[in-house]
Amino acid sequence: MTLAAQIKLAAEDALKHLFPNVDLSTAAITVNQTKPEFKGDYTLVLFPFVKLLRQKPDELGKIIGNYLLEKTELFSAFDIVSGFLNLTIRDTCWVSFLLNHFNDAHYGEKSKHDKRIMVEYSSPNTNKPLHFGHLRNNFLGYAMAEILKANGNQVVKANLVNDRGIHICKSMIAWQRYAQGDTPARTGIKGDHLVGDYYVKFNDAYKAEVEQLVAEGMDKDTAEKEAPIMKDAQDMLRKWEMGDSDVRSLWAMMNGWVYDGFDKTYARLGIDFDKVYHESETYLLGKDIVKEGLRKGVLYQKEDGSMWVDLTEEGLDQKLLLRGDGTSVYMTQDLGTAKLKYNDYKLDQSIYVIADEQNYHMQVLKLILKKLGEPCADGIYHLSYGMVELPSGRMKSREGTVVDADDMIDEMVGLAKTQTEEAGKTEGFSADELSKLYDTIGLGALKFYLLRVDPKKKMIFDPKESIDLHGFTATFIQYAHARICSILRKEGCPLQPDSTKFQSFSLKREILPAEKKLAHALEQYPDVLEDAAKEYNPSLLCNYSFQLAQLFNSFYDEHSISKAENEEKKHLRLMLIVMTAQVLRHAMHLLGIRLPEKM
RNA sequence: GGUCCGGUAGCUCAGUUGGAUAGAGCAUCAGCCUUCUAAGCUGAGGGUCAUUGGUUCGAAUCCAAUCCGGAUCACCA
Repeated sequence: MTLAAQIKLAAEDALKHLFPNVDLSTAAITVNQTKPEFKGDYTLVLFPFVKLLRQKPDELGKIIGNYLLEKTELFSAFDIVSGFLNLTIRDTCWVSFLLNHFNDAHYGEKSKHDKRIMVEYSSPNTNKPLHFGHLRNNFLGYAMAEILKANGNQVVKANLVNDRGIHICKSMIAWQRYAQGDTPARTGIKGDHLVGDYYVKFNDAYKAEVEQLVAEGMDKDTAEKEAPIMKDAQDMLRKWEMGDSDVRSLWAMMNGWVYDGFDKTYARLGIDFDKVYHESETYLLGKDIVKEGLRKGVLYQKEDGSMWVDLTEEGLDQKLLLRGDGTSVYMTQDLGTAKLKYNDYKLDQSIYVIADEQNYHMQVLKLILKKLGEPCADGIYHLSYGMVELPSGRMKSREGTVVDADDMIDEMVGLAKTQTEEAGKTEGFSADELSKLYDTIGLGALKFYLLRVDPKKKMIFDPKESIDLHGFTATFIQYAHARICSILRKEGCPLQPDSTKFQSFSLKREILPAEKKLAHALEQYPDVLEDAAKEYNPSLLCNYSFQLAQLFNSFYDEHSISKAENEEKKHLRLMLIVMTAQVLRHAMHLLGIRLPEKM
């Protein structure tokens, strides 16, 4: 249990004993961290009790403070400042905390339990390579899955690949028409990029055909429907659905190229999955659920045979679920897939990492499943995140304004290289070590940049301004870690020492403010990790880790570890920095960010 | 028009069951390397927390209204 939680309990106990006749259940007990300008470590707010107990804040504080000092082992002093009871934690508490946890590689984690959670993320289309916006999705999903795991859940990382549909046929048609048999192997172009190039080519050709038809006197709407290349694509989609073997083998070949490309990108990013679903295998699902809903009378049918759900009572609209000809729409297959996932893994919760443009869709999805009485409905949670935009607006692959993910990675790794070289920090590294280091720094910076803000906020990225490696960045945290490792190397202290390493430690002198601040921050990590899961927000780990690194840097500047005043101080500080490095590594690991031992 | 999300320093953002004088980073300015890695540290300036009202001991935080920005409301995916 964290100190804050212990203090809360102690305060509750104190109030119960001191005022047995007063019901204080309505008055919330708030324990905060004491502001730095006041003496103390934790603060109990007295105002809520003042009225109920008809006591002056100062007197009440004195009574509670004295009780806590006497009855618990937690505090060494207290101080009352205008309605706030500031409590000072006993130095020995900090020391026993450090002794208990300094080498615990799983510090902050919760013990395993049975809750099964699926996190679906990435979910790319197989007609183009990943862009910068997809990176936010991938990093968020991966981090969220890892955070939930660390909180004891059984987690399935899932990827639902959008591998069929008209957009896929567009790339295929353009390739047939223009590629003259080019392949990734022959051109040396990464498979997803090659296919993406033909998707762009389709749109160029389509645009030209529409213009030509308009020039010949056709109106624009008709021209957009009549353009031969578009008709070809639609024709191809029909053939695909009928299982035409030529179309299917072209489709399999081109998707194969894309998967090769994606695999490389995923490997580079350190992104992985436990289960991959393909829409080509799930797009027919959901029809049964809809028909069943009609039988139950939850849905209704129009004269043309189409099936609908009426959500006007919920403040939403009517939604089509099955066309008159019996074919499904997007929502239909999502209903089916939700049920499929649930049945595959007996999920307690199913998290969808999807951009906020689909908020409405996800709201409707959950609502329909609920109306249909499907048990998977309650567990559905949409982890909605804001889109990444350029200063000029949204990225559009058709207009070629996208920032490509592979390019972005290369750029960041390149930036890491130049900055390392400029700082003259390449000595003592082999070429292999250097290239690994640049990956660590470049990818770390990229991940941190996309994870450090609240997911639901949209972000604007200006490609002209490179991502910073100073300040609130992964680099800052990596640097603090490398500094700690450097000290430990010189001291002959392992990164994860044996638990007996500081067995003989006993505290004789007062803990100094900078030392206490670090211990204080370390003590709060379990709460932060729990909050990140509860709020589905990895950025909390970014904020916390940055603060911890900042505290370490100040500490490092103020006190020497190697040349500490005496052995006692040296041991105390070694414990502090060993644990700081440990917690930083743990938090960053959950985000997929590596921390180097040298940089 | 309906629903949802956002508006905090010049810029990017923290601020989570309502708590003390609203905090970081970047940028600007002034200091700090003979001493464990200066990718760092210390300090300064910079605020009508979109606006107005309400709730109360106390509001950036809760409520109401208004303004601004965005998303969405397809027999598209």
